[in-house]
Parts: sequence; C-alpha cells; structure tokens
Amino acid sequence: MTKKTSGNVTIVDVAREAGVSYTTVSRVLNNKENVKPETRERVLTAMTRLGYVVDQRARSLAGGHSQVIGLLVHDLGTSYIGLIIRGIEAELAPAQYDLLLYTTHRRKTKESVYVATLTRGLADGLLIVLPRNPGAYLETLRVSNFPYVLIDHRGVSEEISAVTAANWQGGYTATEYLIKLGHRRIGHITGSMDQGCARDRLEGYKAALADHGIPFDPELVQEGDFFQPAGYNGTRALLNLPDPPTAIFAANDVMAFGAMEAIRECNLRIPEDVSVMGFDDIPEASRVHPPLTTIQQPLEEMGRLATRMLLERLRDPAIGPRRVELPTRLIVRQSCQPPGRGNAQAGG
Amino acid sequence: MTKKTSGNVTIVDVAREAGVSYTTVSRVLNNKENVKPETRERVLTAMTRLGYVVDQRARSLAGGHSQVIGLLVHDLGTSYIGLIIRGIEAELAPAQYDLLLYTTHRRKTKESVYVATLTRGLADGLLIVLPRNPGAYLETLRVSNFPYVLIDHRGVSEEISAVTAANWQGGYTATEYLIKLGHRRIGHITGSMDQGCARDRLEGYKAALADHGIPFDPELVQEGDFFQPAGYNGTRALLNLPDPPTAIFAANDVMAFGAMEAIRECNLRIPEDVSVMGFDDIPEASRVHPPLTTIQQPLEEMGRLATRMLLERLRDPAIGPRRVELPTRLIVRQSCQPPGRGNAQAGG
DNA sequence: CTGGTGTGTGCAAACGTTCACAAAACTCTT
DNA sequence: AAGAGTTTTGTGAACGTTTGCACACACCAG
Repeated sequence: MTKKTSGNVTIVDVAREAGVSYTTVSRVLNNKENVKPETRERVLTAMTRLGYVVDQRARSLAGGHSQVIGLLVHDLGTSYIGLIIRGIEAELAPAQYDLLLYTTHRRKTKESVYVATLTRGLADGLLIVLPRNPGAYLETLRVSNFPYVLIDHRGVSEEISAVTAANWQGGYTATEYLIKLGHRRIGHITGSMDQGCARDRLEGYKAALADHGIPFDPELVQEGDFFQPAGYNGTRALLNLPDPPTAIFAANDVMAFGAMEAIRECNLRIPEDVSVMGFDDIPEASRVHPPLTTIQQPLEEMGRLATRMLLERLRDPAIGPRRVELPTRLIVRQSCQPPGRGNAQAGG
Repeated sequence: MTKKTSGNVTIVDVAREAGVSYTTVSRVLNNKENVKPETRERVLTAMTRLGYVVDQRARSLAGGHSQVIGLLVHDLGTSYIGLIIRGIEAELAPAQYDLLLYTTHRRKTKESVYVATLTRGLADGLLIVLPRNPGAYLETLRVSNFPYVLIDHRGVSEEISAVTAANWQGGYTATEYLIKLGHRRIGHITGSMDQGCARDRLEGYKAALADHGIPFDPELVQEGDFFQPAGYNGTRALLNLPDPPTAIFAANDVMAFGAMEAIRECNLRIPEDVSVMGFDDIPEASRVHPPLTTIQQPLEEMGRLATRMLLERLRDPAIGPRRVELPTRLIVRQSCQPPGRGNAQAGG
C-alpha cells in the first residue's frame, strides 16, 4: 500500500510507482507512439494499482481539448429530442466524449450566454438542436472558429455545418398523399415560422397543391409553434371556417395530437370526418388512437450524423462545413382516409 | 482596441487593462471583500471592454470546484426524465451550475465508469436518477465522501440522500380505487424488481388487497421492467388466464400504454371490458385514448428538491444525508370503470 | 513621532496536465 | 568500435485561475 491512500492520485504518483518520469505516464495516457511496450505495461499496472483516473480539467487546460461536447436544446422530455440525443450519445461514447447539457426552455437570451462560456474551454465543440434565434450567436461562433453542427436547422448561411431532414420533400409527400386520397381542402398548421424546417414544410405543402392544380388558400394555413396547444387552436379555427378542410396536415406530431383533440371536441371522427397527418413519427404517433399517419424523420440518425461530422471536424479543423439532408418518408397508419366516406358510412 | 483581439482574454489581460494585479481581478471575479469600490468598478469595465469570460477549467483546477453537476440517467426521451430534468435545471441555473449528462442506456457497467471520472473533478456533485444497480458504486461514492442525491430510488442504506415519491401509498391508492369500483381480480405489471420503487408499488397493491379482504393471487402479478413491451406482454399473459383480470394496474404509464395495446389486440374495450391504471402521470397519459387514470408523481418537484438538497450539501459539507418522500395522488380519467358494465352495455 | 490595527493590493506558488525540446539509450552501418 | 540515425525517456515551461502570505498605506491613540 502506498502512502497516498486518500486524496487524488496524479501522474506524478503513478510515475513514482512505475519508476519513470511523469512525461512518460502522460505519453502512455495519450497513447503516444515511442514508448517501450515494457514501460507502457509497467505504467499501466501502476495506474490500476493506484486507481488513477485522469483529471480532465488539467488535461484540458494544458492540452487544449476537454473531451466534452456541449449540447444546446430548448427542451427535453420529448421523444423528438430523446431520439436525437440517443444518436448523439451513441457516437460520443466510443470516442470518449462527455456531454454538457444546456436547455434554454424558450428563453432566447440564455442561448447566447451559454455559447460564451462553452467556447471558453468548457467544451470542444457544440451541437445545437433547433435553435430559436440562431442569428444572435451563430456568427460569433463562426468568427471564433469554434466547431459546431446544427441539427434540424439550416442556419443563417451556407458556411454552417448542418444536418437536417428533407422537410420540403416531407411536406410535399404528406400533402400529395392527402390529395391522392381525394382531399381538395387540406388545412396546414405550421411550425414556428422563424425556423427553416417549418417554412420548408409549408413550401412543400404549397408545391404539392400547385402540382395538382389546387389553388392555394391562405385561410387554410394556421401559424403554429410546434406545441400541442397550437395544433388544438389552429384546428378549431380551421373547423370553424365556412368551408372547413377535410384533412389537416400538422407540421409535427405533437400539434397533430392537439388537432385530434380539437376534432374530437367538435364531435367529429378521425379519419371518417377529418383526416390528420403529422410529421416526425415520434413513438407516441403509433400509440394514439387512431394511430397517426405521419412523415418519419430519422431523428436518431440525425443525431449520429451530426456528431460524426463534429468529431471529424475536431480531428481535422481544416475540414470545411458540410450540409446534409437526410430523407424523410411517409408512414401510413390509420388517421387518414378519402374524404366524404365518413358521412356515407354514418348514413348507410 | 487592445492588441489581443483574437485568442483568449485572461485575467492578466484584464489586469493590465485596469492597471491592477491579476490577483485583484480574481478577487473581483469571486466577489471577495476588501476591494476598493472604485477599483472593482475599473476592473469590471475592463472586463466588459475586453469581453472577458472566466475559464472554468482553470478556475476549477485551482479552486477546487467546477460549477458542474453530473446527472446520471439511464435514458432520455421520456417525459418522466424530461420533467425531472426540468426541475433540476430550474434550480441549477440561478446557482450558476452546469449540467453534465450521462446516459447509461441500461448498460449496467457504464454507470460505475462514469462515476469514477465524475468524481475526479469534472463535477462537484452528482444527481442519480433511478439507477439500475446502485450497489456497485454508491458505496464508492459514499466512502470518497462525494456529494450526491438519489432521485426516485431509496439507495442501499439510510445514509444516502434521496428524494422519492410515495410509491407504496400510490400503489395502495391505485389498487384501492379499483377495488372500490368493484374489481376483485386486479392484475399488476410490476416495474424492474431490482428497484425499490417497483417493489414499493407492488407492496402497496398487496396491502390494499389485504385490507379489503381480497386474497393475493400470484398469477395476477407479471414482472415487468418499466418499458412498453413488458406492459404488452404482461397483459397478454394476464388476459390468457382461465379467469382473467377485469382491471390492470401497471407500475408506470408507459407499460400501461403497452397494456392498452394488448387489450385492443384481444378485441376488448377500455374501460368497458378491462380497466387500466397507470403510474407517473406523464403528459402522454392524458392524450391517449381513453385518457389514462393514473397516479401522479411530482417529477419536476422531485428534480428541484434533489437539486436543492445537493447544492445545500455543497455549500455546507457537514450536512448529513436527508431522505424525503413526496406525496403521490390519484388522477381520475377515463380508463377505469366498474367491471361487467361493458357486457351489460353491449347486450342492452 | 511611534506602534498598533485595519484595509487594500501584489507576489509567488500551487492545481494536474500537455508539449516542445533536449538528452540518453539503443540499433545499425561500415 | 565509432559515428549516424532512430527510438525512448526526461526536463522545464506553459495553461488560467485561486489562495496564503507579505507588504504598503492610512488612520488613530498614546
């Protein structure tokens, strides 16, 4: 038993134990070449004998990298974010990185504050999920050349690495599916219009209408914010229209749940009276009644890919920005059907 | 404009700019007494002029505390954990702490590895949510006198700070409610039996049965693990019994969703044919069809309280362990009704 | 004018690493 | 068997902060 049983074991202690200099211990620690296998072995056993654990603070202060990635999200507790984080962690763990979590809970100012501290050594890189007002700090980040990747947001310029889903395509596919079922009046509840993904989905919706010769009716579009009440309120407004839609396409599943709530409260049936289409395919989508037809976003894969891109950039800072759009696909369940059949059934 | 436009601004730069020594800057930074108000002012303006941000790594290396709290959870993406984290962050943010996130994804070995690195300076304290096999490292933590608080788990000894919900009481209340509706055969799908909360809920269930003179039938208890498939499988098994239950009490909402799935697949109705009771009251519970009657756990409050306890302990290490149990309460929705009414309705 | 008691400030040494550079120890050549 | 080249190891100075100690100065009582 060595003298230092309590307190912290440092590389100096390990060096003494192994009979080498602390530099050699550091080399072993960092898997540097040019260490005689026998010496390495001796250091390694000394480490385990002493129960040595590297001090990340010191390492990062001296060496410049902290093995920590910052994650900026606006909220947790949704499977949307859960799936993304699952992907992130899956890539981070084998690379020995830790995850520092910042949630902004929609308080816009907080994001820029976090970014400042993060870039001061606490983290080596940053993953930003669906920022609310990226303009405020993305430029700061870019100028300071701090590595980061955006998830589900295209950012303010082409110079920014980003992983997104094919939102336009998803919006198009969803709308086209409803059109092909026979719907002509299709309501849309948008996401936060300050976010590109929401705008893209709306554009996809418009494009599908246009391609099938259906005139765009602004009355049928309600601005939402990706939260359930917006889906509910938007749907109530749509159903109160003189000529209400026979189908509602919500810009995400959560708002689609709100839509379902509203439709039921109006004593209408899903999908007999009104069809509902979501976006995301979060796990709950298959659990609600009726199971929600929706557009699947590869959330976990988005997290994985963004992380891979970030780590790649960390290894080689020369790598330029990369922008990847992952495909979305239609998941047909039971919340959509051709219009008018509800009445027919009820009447027959 | 000063010379150092790029790179990092240190206290030395600030000191030069303000015409004081770096020690004084450090004093201002830490709000130490004995700094002339005028000097303090001068340092402060120098800081903002230079855009100084403190380097947490250096601060923590020199000073001993990192202003980071580690959070150990086994999975994200459920509102269960989302609510807890919301509570944690609400308390952490004003105290200027950051959150380092570790998810174990049910891989038991990882937890102990994390604990080792965490205690080496990366974090000042640890919050552990519902650990899988705490025995492995809780003892290590206790011995090294590292501050931590358990959430939703009572730990291995009375010496451990923990915040839990009244699980026994919740199990009792849920079961008693079903009994009072008239159910006599009540199935129970347990959580992971290696966790105290799961055992407590089961014990509450048994106690309620006993208090109402209903003999305990082991056939009616299916072991689960808090995940949806377990709810599904357990329910299928229960419904295949020669004398199946008329109500099912799942140890959490997510398994209750699985139960609902299974019941529907057997062409039975909820609650007419089988009543379903959950536990947790996650937001989805009110959204499923029919809305789930469940036992509410004050998850956000549990996160808040645990964090307050941890910060308190950080301020005064002499504080001993505290164990708090927050109350649970029954939320009546529409997934439970008296037994036998389903047939009556169908026949009438 | 001296000696005390504060206050405000500065110096130097930590904290535990990494890294550039230098030195030492090998391995080949010839 | 010596010199060149290569591998291995060690020394010293960072990294940016906190903190113990010492010092300068003002103030007051004697």
